[in-house]
Amino acid sequence: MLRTHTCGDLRADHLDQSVAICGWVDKYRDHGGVVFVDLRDRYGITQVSFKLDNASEIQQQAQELRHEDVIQVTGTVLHRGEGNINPKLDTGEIEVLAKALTILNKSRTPPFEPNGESLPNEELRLQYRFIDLRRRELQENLRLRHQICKATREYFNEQEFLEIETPILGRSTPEGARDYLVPSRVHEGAFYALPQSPQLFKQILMVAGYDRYYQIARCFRDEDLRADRQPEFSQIDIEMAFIELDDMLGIIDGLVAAMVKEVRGEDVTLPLPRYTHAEVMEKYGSDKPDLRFDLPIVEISDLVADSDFGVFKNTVGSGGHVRGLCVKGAADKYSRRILDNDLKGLVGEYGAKGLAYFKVVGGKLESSIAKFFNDEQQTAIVERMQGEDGDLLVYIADNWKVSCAALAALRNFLGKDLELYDPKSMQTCWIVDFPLVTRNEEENRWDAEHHMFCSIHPDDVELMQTDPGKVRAQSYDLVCNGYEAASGSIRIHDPAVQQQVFDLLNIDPEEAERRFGFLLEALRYGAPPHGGIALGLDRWVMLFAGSDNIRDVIAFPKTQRASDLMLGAPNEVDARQLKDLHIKVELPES
RNA sequence: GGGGCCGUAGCUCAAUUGGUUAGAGUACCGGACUGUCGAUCCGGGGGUUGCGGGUUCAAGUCCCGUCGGCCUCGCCA
Repeated sequence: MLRTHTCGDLRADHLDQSVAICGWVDKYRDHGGVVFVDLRDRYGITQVSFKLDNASEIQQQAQELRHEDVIQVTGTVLHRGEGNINPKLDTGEIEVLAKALTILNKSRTPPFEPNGESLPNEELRLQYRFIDLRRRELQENLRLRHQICKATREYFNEQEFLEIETPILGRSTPEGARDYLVPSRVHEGAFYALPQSPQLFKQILMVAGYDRYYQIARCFRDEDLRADRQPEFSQIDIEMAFIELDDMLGIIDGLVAAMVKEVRGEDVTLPLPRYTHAEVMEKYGSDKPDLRFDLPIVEISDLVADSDFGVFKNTVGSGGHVRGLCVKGAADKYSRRILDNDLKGLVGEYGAKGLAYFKVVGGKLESSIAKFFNDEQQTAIVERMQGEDGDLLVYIADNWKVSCAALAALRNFLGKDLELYDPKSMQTCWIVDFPLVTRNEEENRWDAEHHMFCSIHPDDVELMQTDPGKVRAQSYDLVCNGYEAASGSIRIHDPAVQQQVFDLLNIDPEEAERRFGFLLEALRYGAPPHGGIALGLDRWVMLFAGSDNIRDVIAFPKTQRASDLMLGAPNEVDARQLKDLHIKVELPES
């Protein structure tokens, strides 16, 4: 071993011991006769001192040290003496007086310092990811990620789950997200697809009798990226047989509690709260509400249907909704310019044509449009909103979908901007009773809300024939701080029911057989009742880390355009390789 | 596919709204210094303002295109 201790180990009880430590030169302070080096590894920072009167040769060597050099130091642990203790370091009470110095590897001048005052731009950080990953924050995040994986494995292992791997090279099923394709050399002109999730395999494992399965699975989706979305990501994938919805939720409640206990040492109150889809859409406009703050949506359509304000009146008249938020004490928080430009622009991104707003003054409304509402209407609105003087009332008048999307976005903005919650807190809940299908008006058909293997709520079987849009699915999402943190369902295990759903989705038996024949075939050979769920690992690490960017919790993430700046991927390949694969590249003319 | 923000020294930023030789901090190089911990002090080198056009007497600044990064709508069963 090149070292006896790490840079985070040494304390006052190691005094006078002879030690060897290794690490990167984080900082150096050359005083001529004495040189101080802050030596860093992932465990911490320890100060090393090199003195002229102690060993002139290594003191001179030490003067040559620069940022990010990798060195080994042997020496003696000394107390720094009163007045020289550095309270900012865990090891701040001691230092290592160097007796020997080995430069294990001289570093080029780094493009940035991992613990510098300001963070360089993301492009540079991704290009030099090996330096960025030396930053304390990223090292903490990856440790957190490990802890969560560890807690997950321990939790499932204790309960007789089997960790089973499923293939990365699979079959393309042109459903949902775009697939990443991998050409086959042996099968000319044919392609594998990388899995969007192990969904079909895990259901087949249930048919095969492995009734408790889990896997930390890598998934791939060739869609556009977001701050919380990468083209390849990891999910904690679970499937169980002989269970019902409540069992599944209970198991995952336990997992969440185990993760929180492992990471934060806190106890979570179980069961986690459950809300129905209809409930949260009405109250928060979103199926993934941020429950760290309240700020509910309130509908006033009935109160303004007869008002003189055309926008409200016409919206209600044509079946739309007038809904809004009462922002406590915020009447003077936002200028007219911000309301009319920034906030209107924000809701505009979600299709809202405008944003109406009032201040509550003396129990009445005040704004440029207040004159369109009579005293009675104004009083009724203030009362419905539970408004008090100094509150800001904001409204969206639009169809249900737009009003939900716009108000949800507005609510999230206000929650963050007005600091309505503790950013470190976590509020987790279940959303249940999703609709089985949603209407796709453009294509004039029903689309699966979750996926087409999702079973039907037992109370709604009759509705399949009469009113499919009202049928609830046995599906469930776990939502944390406004993120979809897990999603799953009880599956269909009866081929006849599966056909019923295919019929509704307008997928004829032949097409179904062609696309999912292997699953349908499996269901015919003794499929047990089963269900499952998948938790987005990256998002959970993000949530625990308090970060709002998924790149901060992935060791080697990709950019917004899905490239790896360190590797230079994706890249063009040799003509030879393409020839082997019978692939001809034809670029669009520019 | 659409919208928005950004790109100036190795890095983080500035440049009085189009006007002299593009500055500062830090990093880097040289020197001084035996108790610092954002060390300090003295000196030095470092720029095709992402790239390509255009407007203008004059462009880091304005216009068009392009490349790259970030955010976002659509998309993500």
